[in-house]
Amino acid sequence: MKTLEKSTPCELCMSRKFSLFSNLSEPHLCHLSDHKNFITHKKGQILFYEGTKPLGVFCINDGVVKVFKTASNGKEQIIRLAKKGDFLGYASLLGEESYSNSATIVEDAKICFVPRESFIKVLGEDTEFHRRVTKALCHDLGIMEDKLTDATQKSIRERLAFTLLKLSETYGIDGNEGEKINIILTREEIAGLVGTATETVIRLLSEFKKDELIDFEGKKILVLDKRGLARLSDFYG
Amino acid sequence: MKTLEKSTPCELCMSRKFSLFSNLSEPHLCHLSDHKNFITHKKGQILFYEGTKPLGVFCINDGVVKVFKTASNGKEQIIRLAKKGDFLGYASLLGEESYSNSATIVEDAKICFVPRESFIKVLGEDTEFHRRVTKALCHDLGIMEDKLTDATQKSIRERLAFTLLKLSETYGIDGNEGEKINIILTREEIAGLVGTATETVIRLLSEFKKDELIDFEGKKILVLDKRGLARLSDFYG
DNA sequence: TAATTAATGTGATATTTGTCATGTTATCTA
DNA sequence: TAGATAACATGACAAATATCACATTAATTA
Repeated sequence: MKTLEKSTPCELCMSRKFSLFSNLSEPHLCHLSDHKNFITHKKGQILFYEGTKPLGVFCINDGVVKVFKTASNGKEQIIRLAKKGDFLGYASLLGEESYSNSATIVEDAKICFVPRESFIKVLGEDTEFHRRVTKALCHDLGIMEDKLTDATQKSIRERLAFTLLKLSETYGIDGNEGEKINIILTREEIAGLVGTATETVIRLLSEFKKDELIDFEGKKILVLDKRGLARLSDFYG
Repeated sequence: MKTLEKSTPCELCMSRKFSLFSNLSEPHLCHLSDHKNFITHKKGQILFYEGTKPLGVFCINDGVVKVFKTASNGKEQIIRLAKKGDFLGYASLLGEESYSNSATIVEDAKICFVPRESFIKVLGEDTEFHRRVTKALCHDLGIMEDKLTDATQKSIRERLAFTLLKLSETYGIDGNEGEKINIILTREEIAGLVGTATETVIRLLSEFKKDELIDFEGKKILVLDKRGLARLSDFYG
């Protein structure tokens, strides 16, 4: 048994509000609460590996998790960063396949694990929930199409600028000078997000800083000029 | 009303056997048959445009359809080629969003259109069918992750070699000298599939031909050396 | 069939980006 | 706190690929 801790019951979980579990019935919530497993994870820990069999779904209560594929050249392509309220591993579970990707903790996380049986049970009994899951999958598919198109048709500079904008959208907090991307990512991880080499990210970030589009505050990035980044990130502003 | 033609009822449709509709009950099949719309499409015609609202799903009885996104530089990124038995437009429909991509006919096609209401009705009444649709979506998601990773981490040469292998897997017919990819794609379309410039495809194809990996027969490509292409398509053979 | 348009092919060139080598700084850990 | 390791940084360089311009061939249409 791993880290035992007082785990919030699903009925009272705040992060549930933003999740696919948001509209579940009382009995279903209780069922999940009774069967889930609450675990605290430290940065760097591994949630699951590509190629292994999913035994349930993960529901992030707090923290950040990176979902990535390891390419044949050894580099990590980050598929997405998952945060509070996000689900992990449900696509592989419902696709009845092995994990198509791996997941590791980027920021200390509290994660609930809902075993396969409970998840499937709720899915089968609550049609509305199944519909929402399907809808989420469809949405994710659209996002992946966008990412693929960007990957093949845009330059690294454009993609990096776009990535910074997206990060500031999700993790940005206002400061006196620009918006701070309140998450620590290594240059290598940013490279994995963009799909490029680490050195290229380092060089482009310095360039962006020189052009006063961004600045650094410790290990975090300040977005100074969103409009400028937006202009850089696309052919059309 | 468009091209009226004798349309096979779903119960007797052969291409249904390979499709998501394969295991539907008799009444549901009849319901679909009664409400579907059978249309013959010529090469070049448009099925739907990105940004418009889906009114139902398309089910391909015969032919080939390309599903693509138009990037901001005007180039087409082909998401997938859909063939007999494949569904189109269900992700946007179920995601309750506008079409995330466009679709046009690559090879003369016979396509059934199932209106939204009928599809949703069957989905709601047949849980098993809903499960299969979900499973298909999850599978597609995994494929998109692979494509994204390939797009960012592999060279154009590798991706083109891989694309040819995939095409021969799907559209290949055995001949006396190698396998013929029995579908006509322009170099521009192959470029859209790979995610590169047309000229690059032309040059690389000539190179592949010079290296006796492929040959041309009219507008079609013969795959002479699968093993060679496989070696080219990945760092590991 | 002529005229037009689309598709294919080729050359020249510039640029972006990856790779390798190496150094510096920060962070972790024994 | 010293030593080890990871992260960041920079230069030099090669290679892959996009772009532009233009020529040729094939396909379509008037």
